Amino acid sequence: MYAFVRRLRAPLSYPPMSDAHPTGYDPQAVERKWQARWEERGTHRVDLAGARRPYFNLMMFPYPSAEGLHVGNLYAFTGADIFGRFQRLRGHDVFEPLGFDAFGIHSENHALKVGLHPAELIPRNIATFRRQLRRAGLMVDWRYEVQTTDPAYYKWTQWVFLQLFKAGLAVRKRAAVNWCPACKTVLANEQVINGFCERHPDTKVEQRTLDQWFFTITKYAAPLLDHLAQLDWSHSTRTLQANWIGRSEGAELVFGTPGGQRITVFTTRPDTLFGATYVVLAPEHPLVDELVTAECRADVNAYRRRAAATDLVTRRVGEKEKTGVFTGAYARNPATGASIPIWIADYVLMEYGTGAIMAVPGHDERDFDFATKFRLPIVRVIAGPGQDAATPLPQAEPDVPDGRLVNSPGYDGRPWLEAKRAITRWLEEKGLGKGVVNYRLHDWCISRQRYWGPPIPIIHCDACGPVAVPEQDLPVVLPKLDDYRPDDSGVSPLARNEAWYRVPCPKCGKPARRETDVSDTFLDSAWYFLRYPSADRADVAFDPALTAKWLPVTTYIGGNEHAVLHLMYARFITMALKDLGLIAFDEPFPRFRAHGMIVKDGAKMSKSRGNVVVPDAYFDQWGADTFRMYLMFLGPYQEGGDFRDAGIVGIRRFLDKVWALVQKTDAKTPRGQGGQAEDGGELLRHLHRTIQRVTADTEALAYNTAIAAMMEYVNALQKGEPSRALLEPLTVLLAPYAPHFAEECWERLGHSTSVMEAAWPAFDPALAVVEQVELVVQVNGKVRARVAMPRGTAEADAVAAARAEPAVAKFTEGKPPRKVIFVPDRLVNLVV
RNA sequence: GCGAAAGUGGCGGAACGGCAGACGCGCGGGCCUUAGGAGCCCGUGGGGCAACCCGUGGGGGUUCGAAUCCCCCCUUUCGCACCA
Repeated sequence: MYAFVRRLRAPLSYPPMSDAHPTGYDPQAVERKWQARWEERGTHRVDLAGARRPYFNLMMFPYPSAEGLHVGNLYAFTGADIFGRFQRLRGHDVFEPLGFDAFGIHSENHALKVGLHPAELIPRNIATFRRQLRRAGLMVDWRYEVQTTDPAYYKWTQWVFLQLFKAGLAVRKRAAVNWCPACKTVLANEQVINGFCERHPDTKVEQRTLDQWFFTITKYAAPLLDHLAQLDWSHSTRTLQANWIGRSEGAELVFGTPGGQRITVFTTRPDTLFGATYVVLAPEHPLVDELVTAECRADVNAYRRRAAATDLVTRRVGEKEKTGVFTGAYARNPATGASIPIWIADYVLMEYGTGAIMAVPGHDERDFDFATKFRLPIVRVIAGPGQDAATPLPQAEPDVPDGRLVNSPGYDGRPWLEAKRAITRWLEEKGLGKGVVNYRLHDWCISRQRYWGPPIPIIHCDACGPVAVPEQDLPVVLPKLDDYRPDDSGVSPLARNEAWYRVPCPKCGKPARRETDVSDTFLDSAWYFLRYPSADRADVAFDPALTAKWLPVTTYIGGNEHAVLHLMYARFITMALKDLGLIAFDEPFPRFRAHGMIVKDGAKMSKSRGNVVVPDAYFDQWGADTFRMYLMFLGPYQEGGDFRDAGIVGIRRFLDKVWALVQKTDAKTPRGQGGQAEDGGELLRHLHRTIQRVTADTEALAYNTAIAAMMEYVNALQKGEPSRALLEPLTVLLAPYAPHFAEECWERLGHSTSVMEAAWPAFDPALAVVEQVELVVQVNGKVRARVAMPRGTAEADAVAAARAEPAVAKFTEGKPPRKVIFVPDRLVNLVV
């Protein structure tokens, strides 16, 4: 019966400790003991004001969901914590704070679903998270915890908004927005996935036009892009941001009309101007009304209505079949002087460039499709080698290698790149164009027509317009509403609470109303790193002296899923605050590393997929230390991987071996005699090699290979005779990875202070090298033998030894080699 | 379509242009045991009795030497996607 029960538990089970080892490493007891000690001794506290070598080790704070922490979160925090502990052991004063990002639609939707008010639900979720995080053994100084939902925090989020508002960086714009009928709120473009809501994969997003608050992040597009080159960031993250900002260089050219209108188009290819056979305006373009002729008006209006009804997203990513209608009007091509038709089509987007294009069907695929469908003329203006002005164009040729202009009087024969500059200059002189740079980045819409967020601190007055809430009146507290459900009126639930929103205007005192929208969650997290060192301060958002001392963040570790939103918004806010003179630096994260993602069976963990793995059972079964190390051993930290629990026992065996070595040594060798290793030879050399490897690998976040190096060393120790001198440095190397375990070993080795007070061991380069090397002997590049030689053997000796090998002689047949390649201490290659 | 990254044993993964498969799991054999489910030892890419031969997605190339560098192709993951 008992045996049967055990077999059922087999995949996760590990036999009772007493059975495994007489010495018995009991992770639960060790972890309980050290967590209590850390608390009591304040081991993880840092003296912010007195620190001599400040190191701000930042990790992305969690968004506490109801399910609690999953192994993906834990993976992120463990990797960052190892790095922080490593830096501390290397002598830095490491500040490793953590907090909770708990406003927003996720939380609110969940609260609605379970029928509990977010103000009650969120604290519970946070409590669960905090408990799990503490159990993981993170070196967090919880005195500086922040919660974005705390009025003491969001008071300053509102303050940040006001600083931007006063600087003219927060503006109100009427804009078409993505509307999710299920969330009943607007979504950022980034929250729309292929036309569907990121939270409701079955709900198509629609278009609505609302007055919204925007941060004009586009004003910072150039520095946001340009600084990237100087930042020490994971390559992938940098690339994602650069693509998102999407700089493109081109020109704005003016196409005049007989009616005197000037249509400005944006193009990256002014060199193809002679091939522009028609002009296309976005359906929303302001000139459409003026241009359209009486005969065409009905068709044009019908088309515009249809375009307006289609949601933004379908219009962008829906079927690519081109549609459009002729306006009846014509414009003059400034190069050819030809009169060309003006169309409207929804493939031209109002929000990019000027909302108007010159169509060059010969050299642009979209224009080609359109021209083909509507039988508009297609002209070749670029020809490559072997082509000429008359070579047919069965399809668009956007990139013609070594192309030169044709059908372009005055420019024929010129290489296209040169012509691009020449034509732009020519039109500039005529006042019909100028070179411009465009960005794909859009302004950041921060309005949310929802409840669970910080109210935007603005009061609308009929006489004064939008007025900032005076700073001394902050925070604008989010009132506790029993009915906080969104409705499809397009306004926030706060707008149903008249007692709350009716206030006098701070400027003129007349009756006015509060802004009832709340701000985007990304605003909460766009400045939280500034708050941490001052988290205990009620008088300022961030203390100038502490900020100067601790910021910018020394190292930021987080997920690439935030590469374009959170990281860009945080950079923008930082630049804005710098320009306002509130901080002295313009980049918050000079060094950023993206960790990989932990997936389950190849899919991202999510509740909807039902593949979320929670750490609790693993903590119970194996202990936090084993689980931490196991996650890190799964593969390269910066690549992530698929979670499976087969193999976790390998880590446990490793810790058991170390435990046994510590017991054995402590019983045998006298305390206080760390000094000379008993084996001054190979084991000591192995130790120094291990220190070298673990140091380099930990620094590089190559945790999997650092663990492998420690395993190799422990395997070697097991075969030899352990001593304090051989074990104490190992314990310190292990401390970032298995902190509770290392503390216990450290204590058992006779220390009364925390292992975190120890110094990271140094290695002697002379000892870290192997003195007896195995030289590979190749004949014609094929390995034929290996010879053991002392390190530093000269070429002549090595070659002689190599040739003496029978396996080598056989292939050289005794003839002298034609050529010898010698790589010191590595290989000899004889070419015969 | 564009951009980025990656394809290595049964599995996760190692490998400054220089011994492919470190380390771990799993598996096989042995020791110890009443027992093995713990521990310890040995073995473990494929083929061959052997000498050896073949092996890092596929095909070319550079090199004395390529998993690694270059070109083409295939596959996977991620991001963007009518951005003029």
